[in-house]
Amino acid sequence: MPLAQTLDAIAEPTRLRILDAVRDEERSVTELVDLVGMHQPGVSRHLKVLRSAGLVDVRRDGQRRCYRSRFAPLHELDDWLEQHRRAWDARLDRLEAHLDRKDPS
Amino acid sequence: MPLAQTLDAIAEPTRLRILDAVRDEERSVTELVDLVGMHQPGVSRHLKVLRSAGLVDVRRDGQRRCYRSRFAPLHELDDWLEQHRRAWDARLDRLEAHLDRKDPS
DNA sequence: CACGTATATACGCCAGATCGTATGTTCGCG
DNA sequence: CGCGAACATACGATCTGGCGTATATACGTG
Repeated sequence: MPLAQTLDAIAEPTRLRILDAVRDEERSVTELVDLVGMHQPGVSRHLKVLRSAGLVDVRRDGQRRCYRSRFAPLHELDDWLEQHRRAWDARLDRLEAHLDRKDPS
Repeated sequence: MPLAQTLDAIAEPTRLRILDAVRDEERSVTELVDLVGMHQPGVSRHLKVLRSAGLVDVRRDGQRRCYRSRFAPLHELDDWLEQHRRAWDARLDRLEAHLDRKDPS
């Protein structure tokens, strides 16, 4: 699951809402339709994108499909974020060192 | 800077490359043009989107504009990720408790 | 098997995003 | 002031993505 695919999937507002909705508990397609206020085929298409990105899992329950979030792709996003966090911290450290040099307290 | 705007900005592959390029050091537009292999106006447009999302900062240096990344919007993304991480951890804990109940070691 | 329910797929449409080209605008320099 | 360099903006063409409607598929129930 490349990072680009993950970002593309969650950048769509409705998909982000769906992903948040299945974060804590699994939901059927019909429940998600009610939640996001869109027509069923649209929700199914968004779910397909989320599934392709590995962001959700499906479980068959009779004629319903219960969706639930997966964390694996978000872990790569977390790694990417970590690199930026580090870069930012390093910049703060350099700034601090610079200030210490000019005004050693 | 709403989360949606941040995601929309970094979901575009070229913008993600640009943001990574200005993560550790500042870069002029011309440098970025060489890096991403696109025509200058395109890079400027992407930079405008990143700037609107607060993901980059500009510094004038003569006739050049030096861009550098900012972390603030990514912090909100980090918060969002944290919620999903928590939900996932909670699920693991419940699974563990369930296994312990069936097979107490 | 017939029928309703739940979900997925096919299709056409349209708004928005991206790109390249052309054109401003600002700055440094002679 | 005139000219080139660096960058931004305007514009038109093209393509993609999301939407709704219509239809197919799978399942449960009688």
